[in-house]
Amino acid sequence: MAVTMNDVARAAGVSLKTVSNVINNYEFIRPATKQKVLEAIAELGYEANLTARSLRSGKTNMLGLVLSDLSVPYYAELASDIMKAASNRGYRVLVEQSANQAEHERAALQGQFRNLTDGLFFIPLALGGDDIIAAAGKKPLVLLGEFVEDPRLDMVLIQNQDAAAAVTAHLLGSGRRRIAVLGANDGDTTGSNGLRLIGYRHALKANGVEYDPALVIPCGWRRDGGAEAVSRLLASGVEFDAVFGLNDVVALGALHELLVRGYSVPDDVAVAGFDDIDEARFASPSLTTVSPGRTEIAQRAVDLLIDRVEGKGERADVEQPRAEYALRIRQSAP
Amino acid sequence: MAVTMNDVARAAGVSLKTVSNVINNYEFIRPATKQKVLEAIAELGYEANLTARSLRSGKTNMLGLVLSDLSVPYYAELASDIMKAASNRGYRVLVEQSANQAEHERAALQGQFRNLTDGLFFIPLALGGDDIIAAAGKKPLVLLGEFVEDPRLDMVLIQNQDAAAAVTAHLLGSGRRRIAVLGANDGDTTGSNGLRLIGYRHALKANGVEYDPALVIPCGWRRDGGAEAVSRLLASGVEFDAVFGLNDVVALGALHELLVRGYSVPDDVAVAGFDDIDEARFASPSLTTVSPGRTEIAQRAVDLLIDRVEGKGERADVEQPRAEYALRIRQSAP
DNA sequence: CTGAAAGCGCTTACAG
DNA sequence: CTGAAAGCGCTTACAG
Repeated sequence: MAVTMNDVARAAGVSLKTVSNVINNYEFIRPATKQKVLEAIAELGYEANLTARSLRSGKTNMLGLVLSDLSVPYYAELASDIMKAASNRGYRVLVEQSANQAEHERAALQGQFRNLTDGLFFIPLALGGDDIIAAAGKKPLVLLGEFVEDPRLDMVLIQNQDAAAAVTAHLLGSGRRRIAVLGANDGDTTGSNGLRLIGYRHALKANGVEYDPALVIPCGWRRDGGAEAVSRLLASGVEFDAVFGLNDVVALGALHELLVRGYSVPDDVAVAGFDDIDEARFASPSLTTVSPGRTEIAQRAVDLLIDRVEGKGERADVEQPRAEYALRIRQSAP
Repeated sequence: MAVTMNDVARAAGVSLKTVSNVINNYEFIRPATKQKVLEAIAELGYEANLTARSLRSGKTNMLGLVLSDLSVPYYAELASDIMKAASNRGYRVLVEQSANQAEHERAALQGQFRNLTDGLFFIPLALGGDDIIAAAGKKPLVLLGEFVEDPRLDMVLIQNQDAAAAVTAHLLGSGRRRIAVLGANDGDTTGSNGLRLIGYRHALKANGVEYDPALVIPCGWRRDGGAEAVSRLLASGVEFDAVFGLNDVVALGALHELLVRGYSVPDDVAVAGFDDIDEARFASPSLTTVSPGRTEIAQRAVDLLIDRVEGKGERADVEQPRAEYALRIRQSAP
């Protein structure tokens, strides 16, 4: 049916191996031979069968990306960046949505998804370091952003703690004293969640402001979570003059709810987020937030994972680089 | 290295074919035999090698999805829905970003991306019907949303024209008479672009309002495009009392710019969009828009494409179903 | 520098 | 209902 390497070999009057050599840029080929083969390829419109190549070579040239859900803006933007960076190095990216379920995450670390890919980017939300190591096979794995404290795993880190402290310090610097934190859930102390909360507390302490648990409101990291958290906060009667959403969509949901209820932002309440998604710049008022260095994270993760897959690059046994963060001061908290 | 079917066959004391039969749910297997094989599979932790299966069967169980960029919220949400629907039917989705480039779109329709997938979802932005038919191979192809007028191609349609007319009629019904359209570009009359503009004109005509080309502002379908379009509109001195962004991000960019400049929405200017992305509900003010039926589009497209791939289902030669749209009236244009 | 052969792990006719 | 054999289209030692 399709044109195969055999057809090319016949047309060029050489052996299969020679065609393979040309395709794989083997160095020592007589120029005339190479020329003949390339002409036959062009004439026949030959394209390598990637499946056959994969079966034989054991490499698929695909990388897996396990994340919660593509409809979350931060993940969509990160996925887009990763796909572009991977494409520049000749790899495709196969995305798997985990819906934050431990079983889905575990399935993606092993099983068929793993077999289809040469290496994995993983944004763990349900699984911890031990779980990950237990579930993951021998193929390269790079964790992204969501911090899992484990010295055995490659990961590209967001400076969750310092960046959250910077946002909090900025709010304090503008005179706010009662800063509610939205999206700080359960007892987590290692996930983004917990680390950002720690950053918040450090900044309070450094500025001599007392920590008040009544200002810490758990909620899902979605728009409606942020909106609902504000409602609960208002219903509680606790006073506050600023809101720090632990990610942008929470902050944007909170912002929406505050405006709906007639509060002025930033006059009555300042609002800040975390992630610097595209939308943050165009919210009304635009959202003060912190950029975790998404594009840098994507680029570093891609380079690290592909170097691992190819066994190239001068790499330490385990690498855990941190991306640079940057405060983005906008209207919602000037 | 990994456990193969041969290992399973040996452990179960049967032939390779019998193992294959069990795995592929061949009907006529003696229960005892099946039992033995299943036990061997469980004991050895056997997992099929999908690459080998693909090479032999010619099927990859992957579907391609070609879209402009995952960082665009509507596409990210659509991709998420498609991946979920496909997963329910046992297929994975490989996403390819075209960056709106004709050459990228063409490459995705043929070449290696095509070889890796059994069928393709394609949101064409640069290529027309003839181009698509010329470039696409014989594998099934389903176009999504962005209308390409061509009776030869399967597609799941957004009711661009009627939905745009409904939004416009809603604005007219609330007393607006000078409705600016943002994002209406070049002479396009078949893309979403052109069709939405036609819907707008129809609604004006049906309501006896004259069409004024000075109210039609071209811009990129991004947030900054919408913001900039509003700036140009204001600079032109043309009067307007409403803005219809041809998609939500354009409308949200416009909304932002209007508020920045001190206009009150909806009092001074009403704003409406198209897409009903998640963000529309939580914008401030929340955005009036039209839902094109994203989840329905995803489900229908997945069912159609997989039926084509599997040669099953009672299907017409060409199908072009239209998804139901629904007006979402919110604060920005009550 | 190039060739002939083996084999990656499956599925698929073909028998029986 | 099950088996033995061929073969999908490549790459990879192994020769020469």
